[in-house]
Amino acid sequence: MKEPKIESNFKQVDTSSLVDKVEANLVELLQDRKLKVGDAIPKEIELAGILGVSRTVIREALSRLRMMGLIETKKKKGAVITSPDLFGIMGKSMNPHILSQETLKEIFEIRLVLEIGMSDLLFQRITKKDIEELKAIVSNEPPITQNYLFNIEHEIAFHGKLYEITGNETMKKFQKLLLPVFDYVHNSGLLKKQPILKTFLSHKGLVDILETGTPEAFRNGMRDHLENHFIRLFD
Amino acid sequence: MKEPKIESNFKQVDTSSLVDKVEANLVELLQDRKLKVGDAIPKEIELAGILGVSRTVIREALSRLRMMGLIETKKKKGAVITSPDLFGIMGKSMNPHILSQETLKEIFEIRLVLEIGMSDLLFQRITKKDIEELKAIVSNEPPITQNYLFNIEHEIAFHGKLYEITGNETMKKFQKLLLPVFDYVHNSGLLKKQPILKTFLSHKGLVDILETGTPEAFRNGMRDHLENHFIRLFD
DNA sequence: TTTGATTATTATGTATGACATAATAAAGTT
DNA sequence: AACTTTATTATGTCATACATAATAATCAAA
Repeated sequence: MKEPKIESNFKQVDTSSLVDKVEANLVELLQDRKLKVGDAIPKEIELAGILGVSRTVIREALSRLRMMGLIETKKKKGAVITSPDLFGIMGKSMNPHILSQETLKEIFEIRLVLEIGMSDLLFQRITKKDIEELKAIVSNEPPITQNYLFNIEHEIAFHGKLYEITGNETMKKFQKLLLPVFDYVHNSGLLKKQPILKTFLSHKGLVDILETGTPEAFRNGMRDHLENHFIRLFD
Repeated sequence: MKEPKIESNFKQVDTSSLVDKVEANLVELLQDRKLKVGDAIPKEIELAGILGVSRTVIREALSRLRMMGLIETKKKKGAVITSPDLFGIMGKSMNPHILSQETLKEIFEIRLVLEIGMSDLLFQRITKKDIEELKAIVSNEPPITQNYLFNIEHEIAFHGKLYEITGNETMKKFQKLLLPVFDYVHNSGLLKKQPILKTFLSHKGLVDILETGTPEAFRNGMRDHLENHFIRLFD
């Protein structure tokens, strides 16, 4: 290269604090050494000695791990490794007011993707009891109205039940996390104005498919059901 | 109720530390008061005064917020609210060795759900250039073999490109996060033993659909393509 | 000898004070 | 007006002390 970029002569300056470094260090420790859940890690003072920093720094780093659910600490016993709740932490940063508009829109998209794609899980795991519950939910279905808000609780009940049927707890937690975002995106003028509602497949129609149809049919049905959302996204 | 549960007379004992409480307090502050990105929060000493705890506790709580990406701090300036990277944190706890087997399996399922459900996003946003790139990728497609490992890099290239085409950065980050889990789940004996591979729709077939087909056809195609994974899951 | 109570001991949790460091503002000099 | 020097401020780090809870060790009593 004749004309090397000046930037290439610079290394990115490391602006991270000691706590950041220690945290990274500890996370790495957990990941590399194949430590099992329940294994203990060194005491704070030992760590301070090993890493050559004060106990204050160690404590701040451990505090972060604790919050992430990577460790639990008890007095006198010290810290042991735990199996983290993947989405527990995320809930704290899932704040519609703070997330960027782009991210909010993308989260909204993910919901649609999940609900269309979950079809096979549904058919694999749905029980007669589930069907009955779904029927009960749709029996109270309010009339289709221009105003989404009238339906919102009903929407949550129905779609939430679907996530439940998948039997996938992780996905369900994810959905619960996203709920406030859906609300927010709907109500804020983030998406194009709500177009005139065309007829779409009702919840009842979806239940029928679940009862007598195929995964393939359900995917298409759900896609149709969500048509209005897609229109607003793509415009 | 004639026989009230004894438990109902007890309130859950609060075992949370001061740091936990302060953290919750601050998170709530950010969510309730509709503070915008860039807004400043009180100085550490002020917070210590307001909340009646030591600066040590305040600092540990702030350290957590900082790690979550909720705030950024600079010397002399203090802390300002920032827009967090939802999955940045999750990466640290995404450790296959530590996550429970059940969670790992569920994450694996979510991948399948996403890739089937993303069809409409793909068709909406795919470009000619994308098609060319996909074709280039599949042109190097190794022969179908019993051993998944031979194909793994190719798998990642192809499916990763699909996530990219969706244009959904959040989903893409999510996928990147999940990659090590896919690997792990595949290789650990977590799923039923790999069954005899039946013929399934190839990557090339999927590209054909993307070029000339419909979202509906792609969903079914992808479902077929992933058949082996589904078999291993459901069995 | 086992049981129960008492007393260390240990490691985390919290508080306080000190100083380093970086960013900014203020004051002073040419 | 432009530059330099000097405060000032708030975070980052360290050291120390003590509170608190959990465990271990010791001892007393039946």
